[in-house]
Amino acid sequence: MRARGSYKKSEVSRQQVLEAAVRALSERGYARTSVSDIASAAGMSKGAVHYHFESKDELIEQVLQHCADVMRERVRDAWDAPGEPHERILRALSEMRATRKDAGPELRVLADLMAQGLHEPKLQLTLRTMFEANRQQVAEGIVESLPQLGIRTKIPPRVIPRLLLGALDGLALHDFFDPPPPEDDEEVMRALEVIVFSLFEVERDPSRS
Amino acid sequence: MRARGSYKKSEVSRQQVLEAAVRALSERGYARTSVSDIASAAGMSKGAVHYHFESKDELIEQVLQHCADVMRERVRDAWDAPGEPHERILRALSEMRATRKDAGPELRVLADLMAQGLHEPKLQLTLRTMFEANRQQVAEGIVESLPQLGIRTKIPPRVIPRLLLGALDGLALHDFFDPPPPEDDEEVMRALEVIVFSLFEVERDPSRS
Amino acid sequence: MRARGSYKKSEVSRQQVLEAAVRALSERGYARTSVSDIASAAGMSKGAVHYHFESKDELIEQVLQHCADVMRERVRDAWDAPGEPHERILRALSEMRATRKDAGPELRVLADLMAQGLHEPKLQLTLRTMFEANRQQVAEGIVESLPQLGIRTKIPPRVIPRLLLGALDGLALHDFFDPPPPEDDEEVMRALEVIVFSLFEVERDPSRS
Amino acid sequence: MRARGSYKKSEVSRQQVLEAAVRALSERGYARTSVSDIASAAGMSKGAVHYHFESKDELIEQVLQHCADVMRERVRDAWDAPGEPHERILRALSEMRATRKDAGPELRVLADLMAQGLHEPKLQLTLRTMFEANRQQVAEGIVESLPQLGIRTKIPPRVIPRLLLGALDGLALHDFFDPPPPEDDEEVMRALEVIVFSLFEVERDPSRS
DNA sequence: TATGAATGAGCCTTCATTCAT
DNA sequence: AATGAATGAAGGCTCATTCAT
Repeated sequence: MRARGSYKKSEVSRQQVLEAAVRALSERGYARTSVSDIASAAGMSKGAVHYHFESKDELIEQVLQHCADVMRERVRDAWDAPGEPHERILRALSEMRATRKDAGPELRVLADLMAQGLHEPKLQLTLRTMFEANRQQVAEGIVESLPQLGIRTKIPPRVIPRLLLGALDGLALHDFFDPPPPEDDEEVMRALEVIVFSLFEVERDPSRS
Repeated sequence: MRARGSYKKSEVSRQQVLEAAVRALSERGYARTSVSDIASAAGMSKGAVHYHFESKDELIEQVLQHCADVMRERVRDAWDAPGEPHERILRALSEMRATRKDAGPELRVLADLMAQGLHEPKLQLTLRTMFEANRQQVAEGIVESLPQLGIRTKIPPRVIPRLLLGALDGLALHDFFDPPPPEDDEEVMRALEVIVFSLFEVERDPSRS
Repeated sequence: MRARGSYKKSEVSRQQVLEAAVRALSERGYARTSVSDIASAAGMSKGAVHYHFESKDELIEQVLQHCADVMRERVRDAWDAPGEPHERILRALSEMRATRKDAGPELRVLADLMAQGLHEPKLQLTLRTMFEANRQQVAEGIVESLPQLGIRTKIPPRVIPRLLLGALDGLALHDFFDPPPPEDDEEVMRALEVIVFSLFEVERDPSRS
Repeated sequence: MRARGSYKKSEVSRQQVLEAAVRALSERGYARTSVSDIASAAGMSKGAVHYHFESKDELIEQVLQHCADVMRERVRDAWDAPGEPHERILRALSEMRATRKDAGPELRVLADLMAQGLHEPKLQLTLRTMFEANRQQVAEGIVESLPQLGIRTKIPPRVIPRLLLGALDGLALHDFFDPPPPEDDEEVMRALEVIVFSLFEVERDPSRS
């Protein structure tokens, strides 16, 4: 077994390339980002990039993977903060929306590569996996805890993640191109809350009565 | 007077190019579609394409415009069918979802060019305009008729279009990469209905009592 | 014989094209002037230009011819003004220099097409003819009248035109790229006068004594 | 320490491109010489040319620079040979004329790019610099040594370089398109000598009396 | 492990030319 | 006599990829 901390120097460079790629792609977009751009963003030569990644396509796929991972971690953080169920759900909601609004580099790259994925089966697989994982996260975060919180829903719980994530992503997309005035934005958030709770029916909980 | 349909020959060719571009772009995506591809999809020479459109960028923008128009018309049709208010809303909802599910060429191109728009201000403007027009459509279709139907909402009506379209687009995006099993799909539709009506409060209507 | 003034309309258009070509070429230069440029400078379609001139090369040659003609007329004017021999020579000298300094469109085109002529035999012929005609003009203007003016030269009179025109053209070329300060410019003119008269020996003319 | 001659490989290739460009341009002229032509004259791919020079324009400018340098060196050689002042001036004169008559590749390219310079400011700057340097050369070669040779001139010495170079260049231009018969050529040379010495006044030099 | 040099395919664009009308 | 439409051949340039070092 390799000694801890003794990652090959190569592994470090690899990460540098990936991060540089995210930067470059988030700025110029897939269609206008060349290996050269990525290389110089990473402070290396084109040759070096090709030493780490067999082809541009392979690099792109790993970038997608990387972004998906980063985003998942970010979202996990949004869920991990403690609190009352009611609060927690609202806060998670609001944080997930916020995550989408600030449009960090990874999110932009993700959006861009999704479009690529429309036409490239390889990316599709990665994307499907990512979506599944995201839903799974929401499921763990909310759905699985509903019963033990004494909450029942008017709709089958298993579709909640899809509904929630889909709606949030779509709203974020629209916001990007056509940002609402701040007061509308707040109304949308409030509406989301109304919606979410309209789906819930809190059982009379004897232990609380 | 010029006979109907006898637009200048050039205008016909222009449309052919636009339609060919939609076809080509929907198949291969912006990044992998060359002017050459479009030209041969249109059965013309590259030169001819450049005779009608000054540059690839200009062509792309007109394609975006074209797709936006086509989609708007399609959506309008979804709204135009007659019926009872209740029915009509449900049906519009379901048709809008369907429009997004069949992922026709225009929709794919739209999605692709949205990603381009992340990095190209010119497209952003067109996209913003498109989004506004779409919301306007929904506003006309639903929102403006709510009062006269004796319906009040728990949320400000003006945010309904953004909420509805955002959610539908987001769900469609997820569906594309990670299609739900049919039974989930139905549940999602049902959930949407629940949600929509949970936002409404039908006033006691004396004429019906 | 054709009635006066009834030139074919075509002939008028031809001239328009030629003049437009001079304008266009003088502004952008041979290498960057397209048939399109010329056509729109002439307010016509490309097709029309090709109706009048079989090919771009043919057009260019006729332009060269045209410019040569215009220049010859301009130079003739410089010679035609009357006066004392001594005056006349000085004035002609100064006018020829001025003609070259103002760098009118025709002159610029001429210079440009000379460079083309370095590589295109067809133009060379036209240019040779032009140069010969120019020398002939000078010969008529000065050389042939020397004896009757009682002037003898220290050099064979037949080389005077070549010497004079060559020097003037060369000076003009240098001036274009690297214009002298005005005081140097005057000195150059004065030097030219010194030179010219240093080549002359006025015979003692008994009829004037 | 790097062995002499072991410039980076890139530098060698760069020079090859420059020399190939001179060859190609001197044969076909600016307007008809493509990067492809230059590349194959250099035995490389188009890509390689663009690896060394960012654009055709940049390459052309460097070619101009290169030619100007080569010509200056050639002229310097003409000045450097030793001899009596009188001889030296005559010989320099004759060699400068000869340099212009053989119309080597560099000279042709220079002439061609001068025409380009009529319309391209960037080249103008380079050309101006070149002209200044050439005049400086003549100034050093002749003008500055006049006083110490006991020679005074009837015209301000500072305009001599401009006059001399201008005249030589102009004569060469005419000669190219309309070469004189050999006997006229000799007469022209003789005339130049007459002229030059007519501008000089040799002071009575006591050491020679 | 990484680089600099080079390649070659392909891209967008320009343009002289042709031709039906 | 003139035009608008279209073509096809380059042209300049970019870029993923390869390879010797």
